[in-house]
Amino acid sequence: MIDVKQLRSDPQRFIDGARDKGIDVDVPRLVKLDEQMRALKTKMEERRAEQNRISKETGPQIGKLKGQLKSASGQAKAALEKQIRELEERPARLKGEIQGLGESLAKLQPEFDALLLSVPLPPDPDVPKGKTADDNIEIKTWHPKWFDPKKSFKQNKGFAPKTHIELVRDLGLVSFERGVKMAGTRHYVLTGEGMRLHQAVLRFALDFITTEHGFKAMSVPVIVRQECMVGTGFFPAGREQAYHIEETSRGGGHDLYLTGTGEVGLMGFHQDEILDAHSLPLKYATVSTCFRREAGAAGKDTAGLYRIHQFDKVEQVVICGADEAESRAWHKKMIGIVEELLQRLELPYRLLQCCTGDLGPKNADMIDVESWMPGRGPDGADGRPTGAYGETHSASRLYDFQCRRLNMRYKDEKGASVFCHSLNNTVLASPRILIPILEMYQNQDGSVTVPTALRPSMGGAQRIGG
RNA sequence: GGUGGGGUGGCUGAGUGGUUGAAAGCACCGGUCUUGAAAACCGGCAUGGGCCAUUAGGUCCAUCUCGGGUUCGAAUCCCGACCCCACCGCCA
Repeated sequence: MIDVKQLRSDPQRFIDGARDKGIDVDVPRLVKLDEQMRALKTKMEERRAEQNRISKETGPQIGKLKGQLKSASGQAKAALEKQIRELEERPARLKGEIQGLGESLAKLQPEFDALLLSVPLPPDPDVPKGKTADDNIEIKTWHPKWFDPKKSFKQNKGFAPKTHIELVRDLGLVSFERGVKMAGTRHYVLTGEGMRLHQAVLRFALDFITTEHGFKAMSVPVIVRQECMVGTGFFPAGREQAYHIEETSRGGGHDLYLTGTGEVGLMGFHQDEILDAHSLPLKYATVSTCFRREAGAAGKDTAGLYRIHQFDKVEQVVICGADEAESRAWHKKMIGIVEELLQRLELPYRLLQCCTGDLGPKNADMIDVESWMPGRGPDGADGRPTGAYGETHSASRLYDFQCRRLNMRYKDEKGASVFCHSLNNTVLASPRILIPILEMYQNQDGSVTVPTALRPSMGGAQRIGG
């Protein structure tokens, strides 16, 4: 959520920000609503102050008179009643007026709330302007000595590659048919060594982020209430993307939503808390199952393990003080962690500076990490794919946008409450990461070598198949 | 699923219609004392918002889970929602 005070002092910044992100939201309307509501509120508070003043001076009198009334009779009683009536009349008139103002205010409130939640965080000035992912800018590439993505797979390894879809079929690692039978399109079943490899990369990634980088391991809910989705900034914009469990329609207290990332649970953890400043930064990591409806992605990446409704992900978040330099430093650090992990797995990757149009509502800045997938991309002369980078990670910097919604604060040196800054990044998402692993590590005989880094979590196995 | 009990400040916990934004304790901050620390003692200590001053602050409004209601006046009474706890039943 944006800071309303900032909106008042510089609405143009938010108008431009929404435009650059390609998000349609009526910022001027929000500004106008804010003005109207403040005027109403001021008026109402004035009336209420008057009411309070009057009732403070007449209240005790009324109480006293009512006490006397009990023992009074005849003419004395009538006089007392008259006196009480007069005293009671004064605040009663104000009451109606206050109620009217309150009603006017209540009429505007829902629109104001909805609009405020919809205004995106403006992108940072140094984020390149652009409309779609095509406008993202490559800022770095890396590859191991034994594989250069600039050359063809055959040039690198001496034989034509299979796609991961062919590999998992031939090696019996995944059953798409059974997944679809049970749960519908974009579902799958990991079988045998496929499941073991999946678990091995997850375990490797969680061990890596906790043991080597000091993140605290957590297991968090993946079924959460709406407040948690709104607080973490996934709602309202991403409502279509989340599975919805309608518990209220069957008598439950409230509906629930399946989370699309462990970020929700990690960030929701401290919702409505005032954190000890000395405890910052907080570094949390979780491995959790992620659920995504992929609404609007119909026809896109329909085959294979790339775009699926359910997967597992190791996620990292950092909650730090409200300091831009610190925030930026953590962003770099979190990207560095992922680079180190991919280098350990010896997977070629590149870093992309996302353009304004590719940023979500809650991000000021986002760097995507894409891994090289030989079975992806346009077909070559032989009718086989020539390879392409595919997104495997995404590192976001959010300033206080998320913590403001979550009401997550700490006390600064002056004792003032300040909203924390937050950041998040994928550590590793599987089975998507299995695509580059299987495709990169395949051998001419159809087997797949297990990356050295994963062997300890694969019971020492050196290869799959063959 | 059944039956009870309960939601008050950072925490514990008083408070059943009228200076109660809220006792007390703990925690925290400042001071006295001390070579230093602890103890003791003294003092301070909620949050959000509007307006004014913007260096300090002043002032008003709201807030005792949330939303309605009763009342001149609600932490206190009524209704609803949500949440939590205990016991029983079932159960990975």
